[in-house]
Amino acid sequence: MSQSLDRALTLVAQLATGPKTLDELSGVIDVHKSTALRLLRTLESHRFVQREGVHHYRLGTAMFDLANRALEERDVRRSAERALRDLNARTGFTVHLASYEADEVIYIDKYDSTHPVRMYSRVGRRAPLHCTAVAKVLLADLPETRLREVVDAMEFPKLTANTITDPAAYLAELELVRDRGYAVDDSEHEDFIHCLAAPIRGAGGDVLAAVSMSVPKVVLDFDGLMGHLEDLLETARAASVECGWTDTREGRAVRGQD
Amino acid sequence: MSQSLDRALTLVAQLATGPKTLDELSGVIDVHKSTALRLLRTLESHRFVQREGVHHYRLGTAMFDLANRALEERDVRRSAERALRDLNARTGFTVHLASYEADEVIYIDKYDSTHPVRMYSRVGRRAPLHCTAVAKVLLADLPETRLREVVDAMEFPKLTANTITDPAAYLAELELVRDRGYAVDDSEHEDFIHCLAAPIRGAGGDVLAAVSMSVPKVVLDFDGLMGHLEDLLETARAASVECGWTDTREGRAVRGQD
DNA sequence: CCTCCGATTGCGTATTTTGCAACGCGCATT
DNA sequence: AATGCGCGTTGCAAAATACGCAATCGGAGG
Repeated sequence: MSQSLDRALTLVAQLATGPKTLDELSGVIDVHKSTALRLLRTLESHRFVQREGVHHYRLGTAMFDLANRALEERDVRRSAERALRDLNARTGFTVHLASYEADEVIYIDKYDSTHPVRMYSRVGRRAPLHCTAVAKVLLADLPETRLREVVDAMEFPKLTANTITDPAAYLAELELVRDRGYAVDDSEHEDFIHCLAAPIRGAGGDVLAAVSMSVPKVVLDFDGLMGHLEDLLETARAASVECGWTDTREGRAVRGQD
Repeated sequence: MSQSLDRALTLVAQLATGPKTLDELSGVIDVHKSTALRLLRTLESHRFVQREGVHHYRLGTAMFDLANRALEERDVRRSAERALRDLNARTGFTVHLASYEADEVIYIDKYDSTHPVRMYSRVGRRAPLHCTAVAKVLLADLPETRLREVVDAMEFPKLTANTITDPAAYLAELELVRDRGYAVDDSEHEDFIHCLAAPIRGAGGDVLAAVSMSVPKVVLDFDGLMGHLEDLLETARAASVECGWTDTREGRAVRGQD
């Protein structure tokens, strides 16, 4: 809709992969160097990019500033912090906080494992919908019709032997998640990692975010992982309370309508 | 230089303070609603903003994604991670990693305190130059002429009773920092907090970043803080080694030219 | 000292963006 | 239930703005 802005944002995205020269950048958006230069200058004046040496541009500090400021604004993140940190400290495993927005699941917080073998992830990163425990938890709470649309639009690339590759099977899995109140990723995303996730609920009873715990299989087998289920659920409950959730609701709040 | 881009970036910065309506946003950049709408749509297509409800816009997930991806690119951050995490785990105090770029000192990493009383900070935030320990460490390494320019352009707002408000005194302080190999913020920024900072050096021996440790005065008095100096210096040394620094240099590397 | 390569700038053109005004839509009010 | 109001949205024509070009500048290397 706005050409110059569109081009500028493309440049910024490009810079996220590392510093680039003016020529490289003008090549990416296919414009004259002078045009790219002017865009970069404007970006620079807002501290979105900065020069590195004379020939290179890279992302500026405003990106970090704005992103982290906005991240702090998220109420769930702040409210869940304590519970998540405790879980991480207690178990030593990687703990993630993820949220569903604009048709994608993104990690909004992360407490890294103290173990040498770690899952690769990053705050701001999108989680695959079909093979992560957090996505299952978040999608399970979507209204029936919305869920259909999302699942219809989903891809199911087979990433490991256990990856669910069939929409019907996935919907059945979500059903299970809804009933149980937690989700599992039994090495469906990465061969050597399995995860557990549980919903964090707000005052209205609906799911605001998901907490997950990721453990390398070499550290803990599946039964060992499940041994931490209560701990995870307790963490999710504590975080939910911080978010205004009250246990004593009309029965449909925590464990479905049974 | 580029009007529409300039306006769009202003919008983004505005959104970092929280969700806004179309009217509020068009007011900020003083254009017609339709103009703001078109900019927002472009930003939305790049996932820089997203709609919240029908009447509100807020920062989108691309911001988090790009910012954190770029943050991971920083070698110092990755290299220093282990040492910083250890220090944080060992002491329980807030540990910061800060870097000097484009004439400002920004926090590029943070390990939060486990104590209830905590310093407010945020990754991406700019640290004041005249009253923080990290800034002192980073500025102390600047070449003489560059340093002059920076200090001449600096402001010295008095934030506490101990804040250094005089450029000459500040330069003398930096001299001290250079000699000692560490910097102190003795409640110069906030009344109830004091900090220690030390430089992290790279292969060339020059300062890449600064580690700091921030402690509430109610938890530890000044002598108590200084009791952790060796621990902090050891952390900085470990991080430096990870960054390619080698102890056995020409003598000027770690403790000045004595 | 000269040459070459990339960054930078001034300028005229026309593409792009802008403001306007009309329209549509949902919500609240009576 | 009907009406009005506020806000987001769209089509259009004017013109401001961003664009590409080509000339210039400035620094690094021979």
